Amino acid sequence: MTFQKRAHKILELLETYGEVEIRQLATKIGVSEVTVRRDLTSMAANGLLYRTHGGAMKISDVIKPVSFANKAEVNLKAKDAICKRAAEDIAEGDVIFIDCGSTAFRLCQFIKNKNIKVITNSLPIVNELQHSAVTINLIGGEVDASRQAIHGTMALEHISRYHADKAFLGVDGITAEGLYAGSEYEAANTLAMAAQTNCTYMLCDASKIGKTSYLKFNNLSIVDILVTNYNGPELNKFQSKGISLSPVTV
Amino acid sequence: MTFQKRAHKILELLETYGEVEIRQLATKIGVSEVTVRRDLTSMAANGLLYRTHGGAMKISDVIKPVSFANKAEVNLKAKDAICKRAAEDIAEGDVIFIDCGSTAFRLCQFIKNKNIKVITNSLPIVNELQHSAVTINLIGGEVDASRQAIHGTMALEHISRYHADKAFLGVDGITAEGLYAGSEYEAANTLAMAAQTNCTYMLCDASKIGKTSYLKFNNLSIVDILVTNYNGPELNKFQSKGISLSPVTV
DNA sequence: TTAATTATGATTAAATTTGATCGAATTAAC
DNA sequence: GTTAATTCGATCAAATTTAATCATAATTAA
Repeated sequence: MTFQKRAHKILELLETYGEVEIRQLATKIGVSEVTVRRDLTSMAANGLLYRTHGGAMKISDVIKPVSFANKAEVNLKAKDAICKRAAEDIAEGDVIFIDCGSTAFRLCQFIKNKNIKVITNSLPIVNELQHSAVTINLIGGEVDASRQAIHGTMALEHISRYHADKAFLGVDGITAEGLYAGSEYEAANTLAMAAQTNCTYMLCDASKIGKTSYLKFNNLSIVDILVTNYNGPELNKFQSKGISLSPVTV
Repeated sequence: MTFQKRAHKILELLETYGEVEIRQLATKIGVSEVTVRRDLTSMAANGLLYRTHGGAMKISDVIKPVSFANKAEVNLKAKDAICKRAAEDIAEGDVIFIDCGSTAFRLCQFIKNKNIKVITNSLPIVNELQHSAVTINLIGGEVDASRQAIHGTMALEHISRYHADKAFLGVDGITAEGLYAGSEYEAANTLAMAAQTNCTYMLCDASKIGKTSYLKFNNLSIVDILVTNYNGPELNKFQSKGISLSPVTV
C-alpha cells in the first residue's frame, strides 16, 4: 500500500466520520501506527487535514479564532502592574496616544475617570473607553479585523496631524540595539505616534526585554521612559542609552 | 475525547444557552473540572468565548452590545426592504460610503458577501462587517459615543480624501424644499460624503417623507436616487427636482 | 546484480494531556 | 466591612502521544 493510497483512504474516512484516531487507522489500513502518524503529519503540512492529539479532524470542522478583543492575555498581572504605574503619570487635561497592542489595552481601566483626550487606532480601546470621562479620537484608515485596529497610509497621516503630551506604546521585543515589531504596520504606527509626542512611554513586560522579532524598525532613540517588571542586567544598557526606567514589581 | 471535540461541544452549548457553568460542562462532557477550566481559558485566549467566574459567556453578547441596540428599531420591515432594494445596485468592486444612521445600518446584512470597499463613520457597521468579504475603511476623528459614530473636522477631511461610486445616506427628514438633519454633525457628514460620490442614494422610510427637523442643511440637488416605501403625492415633486425614484413595497 | 535511495517498523526519550491537590484570589453572604 | 464559600491558578504526577534515532525491508537507478 503506497502513501497515495493510504492518504486517499484516510481522507475518505475523514469525510465519513469527521475525525479519525491513529490506532483505528493503523488497523484499518494495515500499517504501523508510526506510519500513520507520518502520513498524518505530512498531510497536515499540506493542509489536507487538521492534526489532533491522537488523530486528525476534517479541516472544515476546526474552529477558527474570531477576535482578539477579549483575549485572556499572558502576563496579565505584569501588564496590569505596568499600566497602573504608567497611568500615574497621566495628568488631567493630557492628550495621549495609545497603540493597539494588548499591553496598552490594559491601560484603559486606569484612565477611565480621567478628563483626558485619547488618540488611538485600537477598536477594543474605543469600546472600552466609550462611556467614560475620556474623549476619544479614533484614527481613521483601513480596518484590520485580525488585529482589531486601524492602519494604512491614511492612519499615518491622521496621526501626523495631531500632537500628544505622551504616547503609551508596546513593541514585540526590545534590546539595547533597538525595537522589534511583528509587522510593518505595527512598526509604522509606533514610529508615527512617537514622532508626534513629547514623551514616549514603552510598556514592556519582562518577556519582551532582550527579545528580537521579525522586524527591527528603529533604535532606542524614540523611547523616553521604559516601564517594565523586568529586573536584570539589560537595564543598565537601556539607561546608558538615555532611557529613564520606571520599574514595577508584580 | 480530544480538545477540539470538547471545544465544539462547549460552543454548541454556548450557542444554545448563551452561558455555561464549569460543573455543568464537566458532567456533560465527561471530563474533570480542571480540564474544562483549561479549555475555557484557552478558548477565551482565542476569542471564542468570554470567560466569567465559574463559567463562560457567548462573545457576541459581551463584545457587540452596539449592534444589538439597533434591534429595537421602528419601521424595521420598511428599512430592510429599502436596504435590500438598494443593495441590488451595489456591484462587485464598488467603493461605497455608508453613513451612521439606523437605516443605512440595515444595509450590512445584504452586502456581507460582496467584494466591495465600504467607507463609513459608523462603529456598529464596522462591528457588523468585520469578518465579512467587505474591506472596511473607517473614517477617523472624534468618537461620539451616543451616536456610535465618528465626526468632526478630521472626519470631514478624511472623507474628502476618498471618492466612492455610490453613497448610501439617511436623513432626519426630506421635503421638496430640502434635506433636514438632527444635528450639525450629521448634516456636515452627509454633505461631505455626497460631495465625493458619483451617485447618492437617499434611504428614507415613509416616516421621513415630508418631515422637517432641527436643521435644513441643503436642497435636494445632492440626491440622485430616493429609495423609499412611501407612496404618495410628494413623490412627483421629488421627481420634478430631478431625483430618480426606487420604490419598494413592504 | 549491486549500490543507493526511500519507505517502513521498532525503540526510546521528550512532549502533551489530564487529573489531583493546595494556597491565593474572587465572589457572595452577613 | 468581615467572614465563609467558591473558584482560580500553579504545581506535581501518571498516562498517553509524539518525534527522533536507528535498523531493516523495499524500491529504484546505474
